Amino acid sequence: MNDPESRGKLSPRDQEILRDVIVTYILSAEPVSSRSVAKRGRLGLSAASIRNVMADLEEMGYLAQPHTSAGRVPTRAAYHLFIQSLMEERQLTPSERRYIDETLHGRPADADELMGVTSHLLSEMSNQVGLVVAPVMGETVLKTVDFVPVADRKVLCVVVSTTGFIDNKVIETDEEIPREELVRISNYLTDNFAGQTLRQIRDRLLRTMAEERAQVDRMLARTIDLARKGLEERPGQEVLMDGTSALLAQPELSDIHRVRRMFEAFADKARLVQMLNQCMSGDGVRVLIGDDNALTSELDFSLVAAPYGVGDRHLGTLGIFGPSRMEYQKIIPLVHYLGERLSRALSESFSGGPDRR
Amino acid sequence: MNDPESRGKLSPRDQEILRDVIVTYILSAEPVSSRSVAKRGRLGLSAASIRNVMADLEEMGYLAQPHTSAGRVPTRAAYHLFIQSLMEERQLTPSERRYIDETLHGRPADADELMGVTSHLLSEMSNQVGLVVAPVMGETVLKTVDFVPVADRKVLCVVVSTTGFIDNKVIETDEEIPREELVRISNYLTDNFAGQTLRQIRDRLLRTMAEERAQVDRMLARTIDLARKGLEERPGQEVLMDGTSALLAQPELSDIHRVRRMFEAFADKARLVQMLNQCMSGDGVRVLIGDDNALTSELDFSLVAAPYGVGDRHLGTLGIFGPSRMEYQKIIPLVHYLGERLSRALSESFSGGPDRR
DNA sequence: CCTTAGCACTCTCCGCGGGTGAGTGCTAAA
DNA sequence: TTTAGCACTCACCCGCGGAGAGTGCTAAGG
Repeated sequence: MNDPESRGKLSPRDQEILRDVIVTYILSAEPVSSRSVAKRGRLGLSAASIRNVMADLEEMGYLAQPHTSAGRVPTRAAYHLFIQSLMEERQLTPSERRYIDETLHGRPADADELMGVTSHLLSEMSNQVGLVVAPVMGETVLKTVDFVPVADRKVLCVVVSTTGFIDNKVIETDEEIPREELVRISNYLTDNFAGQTLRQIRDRLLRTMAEERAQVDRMLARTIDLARKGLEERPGQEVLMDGTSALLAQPELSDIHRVRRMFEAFADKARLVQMLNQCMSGDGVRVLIGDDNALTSELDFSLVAAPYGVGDRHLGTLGIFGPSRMEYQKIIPLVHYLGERLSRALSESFSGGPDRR
Repeated sequence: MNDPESRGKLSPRDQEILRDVIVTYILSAEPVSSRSVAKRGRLGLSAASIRNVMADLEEMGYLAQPHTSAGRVPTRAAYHLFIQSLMEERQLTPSERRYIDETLHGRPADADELMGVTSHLLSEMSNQVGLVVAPVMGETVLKTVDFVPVADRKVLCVVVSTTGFIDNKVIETDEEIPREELVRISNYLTDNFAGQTLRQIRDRLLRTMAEERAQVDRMLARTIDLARKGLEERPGQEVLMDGTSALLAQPELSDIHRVRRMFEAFADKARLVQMLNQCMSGDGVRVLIGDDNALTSELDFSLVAAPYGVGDRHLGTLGIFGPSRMEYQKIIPLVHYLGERLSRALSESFSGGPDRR
């Protein structure tokens, strides 16, 4: 709708006014009038002058009017510009930082809990929906495998990754396998395959099985069977969500239909994850503002997301979901810091580890 | 507000009309007029006669008018009566039954999954919110304990109950414990404590520790320490929920405020569980209709719940949450059947079990 | 005595119209 | 280039009145 060509340069004054409009709108959620900008009086200009500038900004595609004789509202382009250059990136305050550090430091017991706490922090400190996408298990690097008998022919397979994620899965075996043999099998797998991703391991096992089908002994057959069942087909990425009820306080969700669509979208985890992972190639924080993506565009909602991982290994994504008029100045540093913090926590607490003998 | 004393006997005709009003209201969600009852013509009466009866029913506290010159709406008392005697309990159709059986039979891999599938079934087949409260781990009977090393001083404690529930918890130890010793400890615990509830075990261990503090050897000390950390303070009951977005389709949730209160209530899991467990002493299906309980009363919502368990051991509760005008004829048998079915699945698949040597 | 037709009455809902106020765009003067 | 002034537009609010649905009551009919 807005032709980027048509956007001329913005004079410093234009920028100042645009910024003021955006900031005001972010706080009020209501169309901003020229008069209110004038009254705030940053520039000592009259409403009429500001009206002129605002008309120009509208022409350039940065502002829009819901209807004639209403104030103006920022467009996507305006938000993008705001984030790029207009906004002064507020750092997290020391106390916010401390709060995060303490919360995350107190209990790094287990990577899953860590991620739960992170999504809660995201939501709590932004009053929006916090999201954390857990790593795909198939891509994680194996540290140990253990098998615990659960019932006659049921075995719990516990996979621990080098990054501290623990995944359990109950598998059914063809016959009952004695406890000692389970121990031998898990020792064998851990010794031979630690350091590889689950996917690699599974592939290698499948190949082995195909090649030596005839001459494998009983124990190796069992091993392959167990490993295949235990390591294959990990469920897709899981997403942790927190703060959906805070979202309902936003004025943009004052009618039911939007709320419904929103919750339906949330229920479709697969698409949510896809959106979160979209363009997560780089390092820093990305912002999707009412993108072509169904979820964000129809509702005028945005997503601020950052990747996390250990070393240069990208494990997952975390972010905040809320109305396009969210407080980017606060939210971007928050997402940024939590992304780093989570990465650090993961690499610190779960480096080193038990060697098996 | 309604004095039960004032309710006289209902003639068969009164009952017939009351039933018709309730059934109609359940389907339409709108006040029922005398004319519409007459037109349906079950009794061949005119609207005027029916008006008389309806006036009586209102006097007796079974019907209410939102305002003069509106149709009538059933009261709580009416729903209670409806469920007790007016309603003809529709059995589940063979195909519904088959659908449940097949869904539940295909994958009883693990008790947690079983419960997830159950809550989904509840929601899917009723178009309401389905709920399942998982058993409190502290009350379950121990079958085996295993310890799996995860990092230097972190151990994953895997508790398997006789009913097939598996609970994991990462615990931090004071010092690194060699793998063989972990095996010895888990063998010791399983051999000595299988068949008792986690709470009993914890108490006994604490007593032991207090008594013999001085003269315990290193290994016993470690055992007690690990067991105490692994078995204590299991988190409260967990509740699985499914179908919240279906709920938003209900006409009673057409304004935001109710939706908000509802989601806030849902977020407060503890109270939700409390409500579900309330008066779950008996065996059958219970129905709470807009009870004094905050959640249901303010919103005109009801809860249909039933316990499940193994043998005579009551493990948890499952149910459906929806508008008071829900289709009890269908929903009560559904909850009933799923309660039984879940109980059966739990006792069947996880009876017997591995003995440890 | 029960049932029903008829009628007046009540109350919600909806559309209409006018008044109000916020906000704009334009023009002309400083 | 800025600003004051003014006409114009449009959403919002409010009150009004008619339409329609539904009731309660009464009186006639089986």
